[in-house]
Amino acid sequence: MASERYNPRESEARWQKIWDEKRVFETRNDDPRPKYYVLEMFPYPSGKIHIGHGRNYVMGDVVARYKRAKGHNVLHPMGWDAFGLPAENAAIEKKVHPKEWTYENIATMKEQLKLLGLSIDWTREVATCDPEYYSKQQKLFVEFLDAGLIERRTSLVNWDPVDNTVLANEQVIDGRGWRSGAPVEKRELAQWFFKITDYAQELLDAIDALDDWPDKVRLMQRNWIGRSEGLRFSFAMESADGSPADDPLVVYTTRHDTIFGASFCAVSPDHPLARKLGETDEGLEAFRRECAALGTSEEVIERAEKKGYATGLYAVHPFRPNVKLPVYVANFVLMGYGEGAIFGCPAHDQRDLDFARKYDLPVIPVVAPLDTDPASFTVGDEAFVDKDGVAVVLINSDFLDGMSVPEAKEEIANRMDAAGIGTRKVNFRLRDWGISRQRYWGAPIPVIHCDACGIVPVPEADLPVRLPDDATFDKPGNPLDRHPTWKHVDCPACGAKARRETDTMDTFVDSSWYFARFCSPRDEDVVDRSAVDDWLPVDQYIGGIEHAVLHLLYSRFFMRAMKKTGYTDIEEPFRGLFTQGMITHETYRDTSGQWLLPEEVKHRDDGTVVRASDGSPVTVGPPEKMSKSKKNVVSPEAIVETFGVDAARWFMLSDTPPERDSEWTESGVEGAWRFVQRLWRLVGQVSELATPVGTPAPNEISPEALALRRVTHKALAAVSKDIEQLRFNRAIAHIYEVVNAVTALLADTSNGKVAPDLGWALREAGETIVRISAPMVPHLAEESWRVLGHENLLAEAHWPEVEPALLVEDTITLPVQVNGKRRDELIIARDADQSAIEAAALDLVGVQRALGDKPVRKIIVVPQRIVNVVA
RNA sequence: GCGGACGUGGCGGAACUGGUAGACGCAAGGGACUUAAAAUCCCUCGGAGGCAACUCCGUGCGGGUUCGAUUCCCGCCGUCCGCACCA
Repeated sequence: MASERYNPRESEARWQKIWDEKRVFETRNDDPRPKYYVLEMFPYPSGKIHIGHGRNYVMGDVVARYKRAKGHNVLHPMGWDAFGLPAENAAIEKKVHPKEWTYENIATMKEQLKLLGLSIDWTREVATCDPEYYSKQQKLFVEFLDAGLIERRTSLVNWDPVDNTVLANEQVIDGRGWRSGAPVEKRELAQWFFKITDYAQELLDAIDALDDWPDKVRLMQRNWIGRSEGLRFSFAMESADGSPADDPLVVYTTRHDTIFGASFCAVSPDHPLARKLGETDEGLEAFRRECAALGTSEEVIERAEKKGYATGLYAVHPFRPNVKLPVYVANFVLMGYGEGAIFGCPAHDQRDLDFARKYDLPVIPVVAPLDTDPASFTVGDEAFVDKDGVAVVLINSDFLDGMSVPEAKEEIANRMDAAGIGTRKVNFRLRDWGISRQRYWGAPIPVIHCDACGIVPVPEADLPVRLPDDATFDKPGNPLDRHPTWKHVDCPACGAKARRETDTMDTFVDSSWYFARFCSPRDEDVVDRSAVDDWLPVDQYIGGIEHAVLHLLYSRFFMRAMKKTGYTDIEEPFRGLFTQGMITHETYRDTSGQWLLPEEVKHRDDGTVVRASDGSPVTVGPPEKMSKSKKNVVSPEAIVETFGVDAARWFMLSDTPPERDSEWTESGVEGAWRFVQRLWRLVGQVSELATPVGTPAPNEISPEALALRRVTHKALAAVSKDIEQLRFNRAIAHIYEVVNAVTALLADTSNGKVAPDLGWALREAGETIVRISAPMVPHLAEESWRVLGHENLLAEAHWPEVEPALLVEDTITLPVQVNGKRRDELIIARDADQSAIEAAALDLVGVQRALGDKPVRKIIVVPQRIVNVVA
C-alpha cells in the first residue's frame, strides 16, 4: 500500500544496495545477446563533482537502462582521466603529492557518482595514472614507434624564462607567464610527434560515414583537417639595389588566380629567412622577440594587430619581371601552415588588406562581380571575397582577364608548372600531434637516450617505466629531469651509461584508447583483441562539445594506429556521438564582491535576493556554467538529502533539449520532486483499482478502456522513440501526457471499483508509466514495481511491446485552411478519399465564412495532414 | 581574426520531411479543501479588440520563394562555443 509519501532517502539507498548485491550491472563478454556499448567521456578527478557534472552520466544511464530493457548486453563502464596539470598545480600550491591528491579525488568522486544511481559496471574501472594502465600505453608507444607512426623533431613551445618551464597556452596571459609574470619566449625543443597527418586524407574521407554524429561536429573536424588544393611556387629574390639574392622564396597559396593583385610577400617570424636576416639586423630581431611574446596560440596570433618588418628584400613577380614585391616578416603568417610564407593580395583577403593599409601598399582588385566595370571597381576597408552564387570574373590580370576563378587557377598552375617554378599541392591544416610534455604527472615516454646508440626504446620486459614517487615540487621545471637518480639508466642496447627520456605524454594520449581498454580492462596485453572487435565501436558516446575536434580526432587516429599494430580491425571508435550541453546556475556576490554559494542566499517573495545570514543585499549574475571558482554549484549530496536523486535526474532531463545548456533552478527541482510524489500516488491508486498481476486480457473492451489503452500505447511508442533519439525532454513531456490522462480518469472513478476491462487497462497503463519512467527515475520505478505486485527487478525486466493497432485511429482530424490560414477543422474517416474530403471541407462553417462570395480556385489536400482552400 | 552553432509567451521549451505555432513543464493570478499552513485538486494564462460568436497581429530584424514558412533562400542584428600544452 502506497498511501504514505515516497521516501527517496530510504528507497534509493536500498535499491542501490540490491542492484549492487545482485550484480545487475556487471557485464560479461561472453553474453550472447546483441551488444550495446554506451559511454560517457570519463571525468578528470578534479576534486568534488557538482550536479552539473552529472548530466551526461545520467543521459548515458538512461540509454544504458533502456537498451538493457530492450534485450541488449550493455557495456557501461567508468574510469578516470587521471593525469594532468591540475594535480601538479595542487602539488605546488598545496604541497600535496599529485598521486595522493588524485587518488583521494577519485575516491570522493566515485562515492558521489554512486549516489546518482548509475547503472555502471564498476568492476571495469580504470585510472589512467595507474601503472596497470599506462604500462599498456607505453607498450603501444614503442610499437607505434616501430611501426613508423611516431617521430622526433623540434617544435616551438611557450617558454617561461623565470620559472624555466614550458607553459600551456592557457598559462600565457597577455604574453606573460601566469605565475612568474615574465614575458614569454618561444623556444625550440626536441619533441615526439604522432604522425596523424599521414592519415589526414583517410580521417577526412571517413567522416562521411559517421552519420550518427552531429553534423556540426563532422563539419568542425573537416575544417580542422582543412584540406586545400593549392600551388607551391617560388619567387626569385632581389636586394634593394636590384642585385639577385641567392635563395628563392617558396610560398603556398590557394589563390594563385590573384597573383596579379599581389603587392607584397610575407614570411613567418619563425621562417628560416627571418632567422637568418635577424642575425645581422637588430631591428628585425627585436620584432621577432615581440612576435614570440605572443606565444604559440593561433587565436592570439590571429587576433593581434597585423604588423610587419620590411626585410629590404624584394620578390620578383613571376609574370611581370619589372614588378618587385617588398618582402616582410609578418606576425600573422604561421610557420606551421604551408611554407610559412605567402604573397599578399590585399584586395581579396582581409588580413592582407589590413596589412596593406597599415604599410601603404597597393590594393589592386583582380576579381570582380561579372557585371562590374573593371575600371571603376575598387576595394575600401573590406576585402572583396567572392561568395557562392555570385558570378565573378578576373580583371586587371593580363592574360587572365575575363576568366573565371577556377579557369585562372588552372592557367596559372599550368604556366608555373611549365616554367618549373611551381607545382600543384594538396595541403592540410592538420598538424602532427606533439605529445611531449615537460611535466611529472603523466605517462613517462618509454625511451632511453644513449650517446652511442641514439634513441633506444625501453624493451617490453622492462615496462612499465614507473613514475618515481619521491619527486619534488618545490622548484619550477620538470621534477623528472631534476630527480637525482631516476633518469640515469644503462642503455638496453649497449649497456653504457644513458639517460631516460624525462618528458611525459600529453593526457590526450591517455584518453585516446581508454574506451578500448574497457572491453577487457584486466587483460595482460594492451587489449584482448576479440573483446575489442566485439565491443567496438562505442554505439553511443556522450560528452561535451569542447571535445568535438581534438579528443575525437586523436581517438580516431589511435584506432587506425592500433589497427596497424595488429590490435583490432576497427577503424572508427565511436559509431554514435552525442554532445550534451552544460548545466548553468545564477551567480551571487555579496556587497564586497565575494562569490556566494546558492545555499548562502535567500530569494525573497518580492523578488529580491539577500544573504541568508544577515539579510544584506546580493548581486545576482546571469546563469553561467557551474564552477567552483564562482561558487554557483549545487552538490549531489545536498540534492540527494532533500529531494532524492530521482528528482534531480528527472529535472536534469526535463524541459531543455539535451544538447543545449540547461539552467539549474530550485523551483525546477521542486517541480520534479512534485512529479515523483505524484507518480507515487498514482501507482498507489492504480494498485488498488487494477486487476491482479497476470489477469488475462478481457475479451470485450469498453470504449473507455480502449481509449485508455490507446493513450498508453501512444505514450509507449513516443517515449521509446524519444529515448532512441536521446530526446529526453520530449520523452518526459510524453510521460506527463499519459500521467495526466490516467490522473483524470482516476478522478472520475475515485470511489469504489471499476469494471474488469477498465481495471485491466489501468494495470497496463500504470505498469507502462512505471516502466517507461524507469530509465529516468530508476529507484522510484523499482519501488513502484513492487507496489504493483511484482517480485522481479524492474532493472532486469523487458521493455513493454507496442501494439501497433492501438496507434491508428479510425477517424482523423484535419485542419482546414483558407488561403493558408486555419479556419476550421474536419473530422473524417481515416480512409476518406480526396473528393469526399474536398466536399466536406467546403461545407464547414468556418470555411464558408472565410470564403464569403469569393470563388474557390483550388483545393490542396495533403493526405493525413491538412486541407488548404485557395480562393 | 578564422571556424561552428543558436535566437519561438514572464521562463525552459514543443511543432515529425514546408502543413493547426505555443504540446509538456516552471512561474504567476483566481478558486476549493483546512482552525491555519503545507500538500493536493479545479480554472485562467502570447498581444490587441469584442458581451459573445469571432477578428486582427505574432516565432530576433528586413526582404524573397510557396497554395502554405518557426522550418527553405538572401542580407542584417544579437548571444554562445572552439582555435592544437586546460581537460
